[in-house]
Amino acid sequence: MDIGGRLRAVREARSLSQRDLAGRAGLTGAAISLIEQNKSSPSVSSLKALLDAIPMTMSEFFSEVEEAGEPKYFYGSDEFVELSPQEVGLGVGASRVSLRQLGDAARHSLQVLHESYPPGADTGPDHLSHDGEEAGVVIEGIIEVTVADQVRVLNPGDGYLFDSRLPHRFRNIGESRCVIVSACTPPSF
Amino acid sequence: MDIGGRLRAVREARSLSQRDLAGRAGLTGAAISLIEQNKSSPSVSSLKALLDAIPMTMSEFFSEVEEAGEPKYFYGSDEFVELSPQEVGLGVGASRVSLRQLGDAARHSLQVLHESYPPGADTGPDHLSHDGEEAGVVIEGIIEVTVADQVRVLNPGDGYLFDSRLPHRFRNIGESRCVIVSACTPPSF
DNA sequence: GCTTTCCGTTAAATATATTTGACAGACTTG
DNA sequence: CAAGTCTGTCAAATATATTTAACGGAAAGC
Repeated sequence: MDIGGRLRAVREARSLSQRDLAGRAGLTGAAISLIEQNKSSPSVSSLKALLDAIPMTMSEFFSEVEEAGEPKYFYGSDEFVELSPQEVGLGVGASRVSLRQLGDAARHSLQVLHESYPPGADTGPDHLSHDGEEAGVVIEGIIEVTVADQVRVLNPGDGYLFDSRLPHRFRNIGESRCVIVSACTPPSF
Repeated sequence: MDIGGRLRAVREARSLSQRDLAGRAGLTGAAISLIEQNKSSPSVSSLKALLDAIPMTMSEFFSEVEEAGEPKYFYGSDEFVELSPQEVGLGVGASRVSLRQLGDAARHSLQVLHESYPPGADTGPDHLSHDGEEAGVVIEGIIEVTVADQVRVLNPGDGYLFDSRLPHRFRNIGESRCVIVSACTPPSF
């Protein structure tokens, strides 16, 4: 994130000197100099003051910053983001469940997870529901899945597919870990 | 600009404690407490770290400041529908690729495939593109994936995620079969 | 009842952002 | 050329963000 370069670009695009902009924003030229060289990371309040003086909104500023760079298509297994069970609305019984998310779901309409359930793991009966659909394939181990009023034990190669608004629950009733690759749309915790 | 309130909202929406989020972002719970009370204005770099851990982009953050019987949820591995390669728009090189679809995609907004590529399999360079996004996780073997102008070899545990309108190609360059679980949205074949 | 653990908050210590004040280079004006 | 006035940068002083270490309250287990 080249905040400094971006600030310099928008300032120069308006033919303002560092001291000009500083005066309008209630800061000093030196501060802007350091920020533009990325020698200091401005506080949000300082950046807001600078953008108000331009004027430009924060989201405009960052949407241009964040659009820069190559799009990312590939993810090494070490780049998957580990989600905490609480984040997905799971209870304490799910404490040891590993949910590893492929990519940055907030930017996409598709969320894929690589999940691992240790023996005995249970997402609990009160799994929060949300819009969209979710589906998955069991890769390893066995798992008991409950959706609405239906229960079934899935083996490797089996899968599930349902509307996320239905209450659902996952329990590893086997003696070894259960690995699942799942997908949700739209991404919604 | 109620940065604190907004941060608290997105944090609580994910059921993360201040310390949880702090740990992932490399900060401390106390800092988040002060920020959420608007008693301190985080530096841009700190806020970026917090949002990366959520995950959420800066512009997203600021833009918000600113019956046919019983429904079927479960599918045994023998119930997956084998799609013919032509059906997916693949050429002759893909003749031995196995694409097994979970459920009836036409009725859902999510399509999940259990795919198997024998050694040497190649979807060809002219893979048809369509709307939506697609993503997947490699379960077994290795595969070379090309998306637009990027190429990468993926190993078990690695994944991909891209806009389906981009031209893409899969080639098994290993010596054993490659198994992938993939997801597309919306289903479009 | 009693721990134990997790939550959020706070005070003082430390790290960092920002200001003050000064410097050198570029351009104008006399 | 010299005196003015811009520009951007830097060093030291100051203000603020962040950490460390502690506190009280709420919930769970004994």
